[in-house]
Amino acid sequence: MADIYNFKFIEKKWQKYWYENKIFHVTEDINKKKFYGLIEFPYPSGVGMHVGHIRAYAGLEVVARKRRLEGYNVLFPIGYDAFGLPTENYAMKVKKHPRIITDENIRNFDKQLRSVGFSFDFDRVVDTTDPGYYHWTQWIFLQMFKRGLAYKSKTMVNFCPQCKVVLANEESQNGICDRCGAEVVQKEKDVWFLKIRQYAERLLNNLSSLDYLDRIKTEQINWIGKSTGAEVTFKVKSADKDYDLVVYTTRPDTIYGATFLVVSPEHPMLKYFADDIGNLSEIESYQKQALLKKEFERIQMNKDKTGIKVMGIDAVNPITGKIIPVFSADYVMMDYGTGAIMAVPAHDTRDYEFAKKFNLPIVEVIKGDVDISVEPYIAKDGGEMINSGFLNGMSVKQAIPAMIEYMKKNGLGKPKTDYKMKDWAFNRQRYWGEPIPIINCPHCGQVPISESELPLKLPDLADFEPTDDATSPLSKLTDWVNVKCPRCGAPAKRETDTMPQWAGSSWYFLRYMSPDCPYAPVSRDANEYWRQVDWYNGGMEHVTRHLIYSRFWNMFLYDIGVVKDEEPYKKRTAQGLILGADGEKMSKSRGNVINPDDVIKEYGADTLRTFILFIGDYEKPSPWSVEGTRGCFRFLNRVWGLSDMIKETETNDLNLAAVIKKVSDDYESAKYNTAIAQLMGTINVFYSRGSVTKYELDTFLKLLYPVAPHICSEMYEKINNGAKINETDWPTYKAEELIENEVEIPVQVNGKLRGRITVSREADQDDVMKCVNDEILGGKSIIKIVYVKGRILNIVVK
RNA sequence: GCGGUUAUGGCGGAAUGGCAGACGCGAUAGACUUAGAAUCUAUUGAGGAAUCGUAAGGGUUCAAGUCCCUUUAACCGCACCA
Repeated sequence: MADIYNFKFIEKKWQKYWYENKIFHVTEDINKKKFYGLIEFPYPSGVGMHVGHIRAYAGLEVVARKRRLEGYNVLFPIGYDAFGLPTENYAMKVKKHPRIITDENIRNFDKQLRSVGFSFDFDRVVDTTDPGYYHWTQWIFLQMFKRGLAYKSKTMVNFCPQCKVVLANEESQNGICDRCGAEVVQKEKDVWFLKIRQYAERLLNNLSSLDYLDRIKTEQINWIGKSTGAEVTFKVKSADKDYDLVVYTTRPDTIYGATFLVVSPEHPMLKYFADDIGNLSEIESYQKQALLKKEFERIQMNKDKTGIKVMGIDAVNPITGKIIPVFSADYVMMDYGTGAIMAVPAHDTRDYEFAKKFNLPIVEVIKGDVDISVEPYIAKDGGEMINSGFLNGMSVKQAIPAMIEYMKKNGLGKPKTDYKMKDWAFNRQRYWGEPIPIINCPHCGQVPISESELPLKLPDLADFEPTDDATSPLSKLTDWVNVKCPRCGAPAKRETDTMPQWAGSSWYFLRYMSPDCPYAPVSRDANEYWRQVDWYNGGMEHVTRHLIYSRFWNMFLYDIGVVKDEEPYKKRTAQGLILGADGEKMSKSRGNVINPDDVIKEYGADTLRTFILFIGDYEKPSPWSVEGTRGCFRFLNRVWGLSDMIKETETNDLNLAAVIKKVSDDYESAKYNTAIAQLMGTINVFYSRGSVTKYELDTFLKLLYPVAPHICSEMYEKINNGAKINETDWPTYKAEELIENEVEIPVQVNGKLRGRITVSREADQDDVMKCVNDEILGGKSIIKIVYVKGRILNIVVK
């Protein structure tokens, strides 16, 4: 061999060539077909890039490089989702400004990304913490505010009494504060919300026309959580007052079995009847208890129902006219449905448990195949209505619409659709986020700042520790906070909360189209050209929140005429996790973390890229393997050796067209592992033959180029007098080249393999049977012959 | 609890209902070498064999890892959602 595979030299050389010449920089070109490939931009954390990032990017990297050779104008951008808590916490720890830390981290990520040789367009980088970017994050928020889609409302938040800070759900796992370990309590607070529920139906319906993996669609459907049922009004009475209590139910058919009502501890009806409730102090202390309950406790309470009877008031079942008691219990949530339910213990597990515990009547209204004295009958697809007046004899399917119809006619209730998805809580009491561009005026309420004042820059702050009273650190900047109301001129205060991390990532894919556009989030021309993201890849952990939030923002921007497509992403895939060599999730504490820099140092970026794609099914989790990495390094060394084996010989040991087809198809369907396996099999043919033709090698290098671009660029240049592989075309083949004239087909007897015969592709059953000798049949007589042309012959004998 | 995904050699993993185990790793033997590493060549599911083998049990089919039913285990998501 002429020289060894010097990956260090090669990789440096080609990275320099790509990035200095801006080979992957793209500009809009009406004459070229476009392809927009998007990967989830990273959070630039201090620990740098993880092998998981590389797997997430490597998939579309292959597609992007392939598309360029196919003649597409490819937008394959990268950016940084850089606002967020870890940076802020780290900044407090090391007493540096988050801006400085963010810049350091981005520089580090940029270096790492280039060391892997990714073909991103580094001239379109967006950074969500750049005022030029969050200008438009704030602008979009203002548009939502102006259209009534952003509102402030009181709600319960997780509060750490020790740190005196509001925590996100992720920071208060199991009711314990992430920062200090104290117990978290619930506290009422003013919170900004975005009305994403208003978009629930569209977000749900559009899914059917999108090319997302089924498991992604399923998660989104569950997250949106549509349910259809009815709102039914129950009259609740005390000695001298009435209240129309509206309950939500998906089972109006069971109303004859509603033997009591349950309202959540926070339900406003309890306040309304305060003077009439006999056991008010008990009710109030139960309410307090429920509030203090931490999330995890509520979950544990799952089996053990608590609650309290509300004395002094009664309800009337509107259908049966019977008087039924009212309870307050924390198994009914204030934020779902109406915060009140009609309890049908015979046909609902929770109501059943509650009824058993409080000795309440259980009235069976659907005759099913269970003993109601032992367990509830909850199936919707069987049984027959009983004890239910005009519903008797109907199936559940018939009874639901019949009862809704009856309620509508008699003014007792109406059909109602509900969603589990809640409105999006859109603020944090943190420094390192986009300031919310609103001024709170004592006279005018919330007043948006003028768009001409955008971006509302995050002011410099020396001390960004949270304050004692659970307000944002920004509230300490009185000069900044105290302003005049833009509407009435009275003294007013700026909103000091910032936006959540999800904000910046909800529209970044649009900014890539025109990263410097000064007059809009995205320029019209650029949006007109790039349109939807053709293929978006990322992690399963983001397919609910981030994916739904960004679909919502894009849909809003579509509604107000900013973008041309209602849906942002045509296609969405998700890569599997890379696990440690021990099969467990990589984590510092387990000590099984693989640092990509180390792998690049030892084997090179091409080996890292090849192995990360070869490791297993792209969409499933796979454990890391040091030996596997070496195997890919060996493979690339064998590729390197091919340049000394070029010889023009006539051969029939390889169908190159079939290789081109297999590899091309596999890249398109994200089956990178089998594509690489195919290339390994191909190189094994070259080696056992001892030679490769020039055409075979050129083709082979082009097929491998998207996976291992450095080595392929180098070898292609060497054997083609300096020509650049990135300026060539993707290999093609003619359909007839795939057809083999002779095929080997297996011969089975009674389904068991007994031999093989080689026949012409067009051979019919008689031709094939001529090749079958008695030995194979074992002297038995033939009952049936199944012959699938070109595939298999199965003979049934007796 | 509900929803989803998965289960194939010693390991990672391949298989439009049609030859189970492609490809890689590891292992064994040999070649080269003073020696090792690297590299190359051969073998490598189990079993003496007939045969048996895709989590377990049933079924459909000429033919099942693949389709249907029952069960088990692991992982992910949601979770008292009315």
